[in-house]
Amino acid sequence: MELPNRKMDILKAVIEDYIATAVPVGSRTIARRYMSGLSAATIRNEMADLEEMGYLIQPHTSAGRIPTDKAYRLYVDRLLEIKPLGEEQNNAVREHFFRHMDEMEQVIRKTAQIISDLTQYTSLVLAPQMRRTTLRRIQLVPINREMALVVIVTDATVVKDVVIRIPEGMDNDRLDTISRMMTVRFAGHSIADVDISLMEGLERDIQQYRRFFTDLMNAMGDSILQPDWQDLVMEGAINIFNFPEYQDIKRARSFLTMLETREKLYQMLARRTKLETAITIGDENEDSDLKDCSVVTATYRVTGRPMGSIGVIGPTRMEYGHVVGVLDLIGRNLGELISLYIDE
Amino acid sequence: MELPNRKMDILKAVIEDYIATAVPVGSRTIARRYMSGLSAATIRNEMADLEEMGYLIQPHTSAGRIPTDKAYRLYVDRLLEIKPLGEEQNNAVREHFFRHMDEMEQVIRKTAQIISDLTQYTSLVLAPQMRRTTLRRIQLVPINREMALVVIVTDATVVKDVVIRIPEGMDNDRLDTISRMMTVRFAGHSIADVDISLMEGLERDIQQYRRFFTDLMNAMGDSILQPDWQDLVMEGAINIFNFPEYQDIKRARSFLTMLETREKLYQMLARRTKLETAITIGDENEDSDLKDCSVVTATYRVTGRPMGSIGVIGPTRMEYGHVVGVLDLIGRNLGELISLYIDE
DNA sequence: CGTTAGCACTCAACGAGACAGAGTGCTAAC
DNA sequence: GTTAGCACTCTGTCTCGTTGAGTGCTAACG
Repeated sequence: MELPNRKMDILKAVIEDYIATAVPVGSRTIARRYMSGLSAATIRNEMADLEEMGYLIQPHTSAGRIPTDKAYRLYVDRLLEIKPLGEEQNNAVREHFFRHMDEMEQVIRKTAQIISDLTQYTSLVLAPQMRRTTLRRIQLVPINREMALVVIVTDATVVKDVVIRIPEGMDNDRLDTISRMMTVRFAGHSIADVDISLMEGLERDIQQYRRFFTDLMNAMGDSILQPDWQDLVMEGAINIFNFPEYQDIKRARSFLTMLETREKLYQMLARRTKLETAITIGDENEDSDLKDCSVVTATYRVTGRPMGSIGVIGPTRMEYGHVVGVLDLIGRNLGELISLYIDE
Repeated sequence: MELPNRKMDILKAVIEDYIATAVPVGSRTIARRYMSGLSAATIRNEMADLEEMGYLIQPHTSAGRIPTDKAYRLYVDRLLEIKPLGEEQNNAVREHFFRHMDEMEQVIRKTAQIISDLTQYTSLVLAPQMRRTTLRRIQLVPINREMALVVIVTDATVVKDVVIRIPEGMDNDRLDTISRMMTVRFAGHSIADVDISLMEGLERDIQQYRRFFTDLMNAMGDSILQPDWQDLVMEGAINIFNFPEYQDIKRARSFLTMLETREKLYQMLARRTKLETAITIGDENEDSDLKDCSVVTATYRVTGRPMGSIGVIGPTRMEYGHVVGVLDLIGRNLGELISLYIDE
């Protein structure tokens, strides 16, 4: 199953030429531009072999060849050279990152923008996953006589707030007391552990406000644990118009429609949060809508733990080396920035 | 400048047929489908007049006619019949609205979805404008030793939070005291009034933490008063592909690109918040990117005061009557829902 | 035996020309 | 004032030939 060197070189040349031009590449082009030692006829023979082996196909007779998903897979596994970014781009990224970034939401959005700027593909950024954080503090802030805001502070400073109805006659001091009490009880626990059982031993209060506390637990659990696809940010969707293979209105449309079902994208990214970098090419994607796209994702880590994913989505003809380089750089910066929010 | 009745009828027929079909409409069509008493030739003469008057144009000789922006303007001003929604749709809307809507952000997003579902155009929803609300409470919630979260509660329950750096050695009790103090000082004021001058008379504290307080004011001012285009939610952008006039890839692209510059859209909606309903057609739009689109917006009111806008954006060939009906219904429901968050 | 030159063949892309269909403007008659 | 008739114009579509890129095959070469 090992490919001879020369075939490998030719395949690489075809792939890279096709990535650069989106035009089926013929034997002449390869002979002239990449393998000057050989004639077109020789390349032709090799290409016929590669076609038989499933690495290349012809869109029609008498056209050049284009790589198959299988070829991209081989390319990514064996031939890929990760392209680190230049010094000045590196600095530009850091500049962007450590200026004007106070709110987490803004950080996420800006990150997505930078990725799509640098790669020219559609970027995806998954905000830090709450279920991986631990609680630090809970504060009930009264809004009016009937409602309060539950502010949840975690060790990643990712704050969520939920509105909750409060029982009649509960005053501000009481809310404060409850806040303090809950903070003591919950601090250090994972958010996934939040449960009424943690309230054991506070029988007096629970008796009186049992209903309120269960509401509270549910609200916290719901709003934070639920697959929350608002945590997914996307930028540069319309970059797709830059690619000749999406000049066809039907393809462009189906691509953009696919992007609109954010639940699926969210789940894809969430599932990949453990993987360092993951590349899926065309048919390898579980979702059939993605079958002529490639997805590249990377994890970012906060104080060592994987907290979320970043990624791009684009045509299978993707500049994998460059994308992996960008995601690597951005992932490290993002992790670092979020870590700044944390002290421990 | 008054149009004779028959011309008016013909113009109306042309507009409505064109809105329905997107195909230039000829004299035969009108004679057959709308004005059975007259022959095509007569209609032709009238249409020639209407063309001369600037209400119709021919895309080319020997094509039918299409309405100009001026015609749509006349139509909207004089001929428009607002189409109220049917009973069951009305109920469906209320159903949607008063189920599963706890968080403001969710309300806004869902509203946008409903509008784009009902109209099949791209919807825009502007969240309640902070600068129109008054402050109710301010609470500083410590996050870690260096930072705190400023939670701002307004009378529209629209809560914003900002992260701020706190001076060394400031403990939780102190933050609580400051929160209480600021609440007393600021409650009832418009958020636009927040200023260090409101802190007069607290010289002791200010002396000690002057820097902190100015930071705090700035942070609040910045994050809330700034044209915050995150308050703008959009749904159904890809609906544009449903319209034959956007089958052309270049037009579709430029439309979607225009939607991506959210600042402009934000400002357009913000500017219209005072107007009950506003319709701008084609060239009437200030932004040249919108020159072959129409924008319809409506205000929603919370306890009587206009708080934000909702709207749709689509081709000038828009079903104005239907859109106005939908926006009216949704606007009232949205206002009502938000009012529920308020007690006074 | 691998490599190369030559050649016939295939197919998409492009442009020209023909044609049908829709719609108009004009004129003359009702 | 309205209508029928007719010549005219323009678009969209279809067909057909041409061009050019690229292939596969065969035979010759080192």
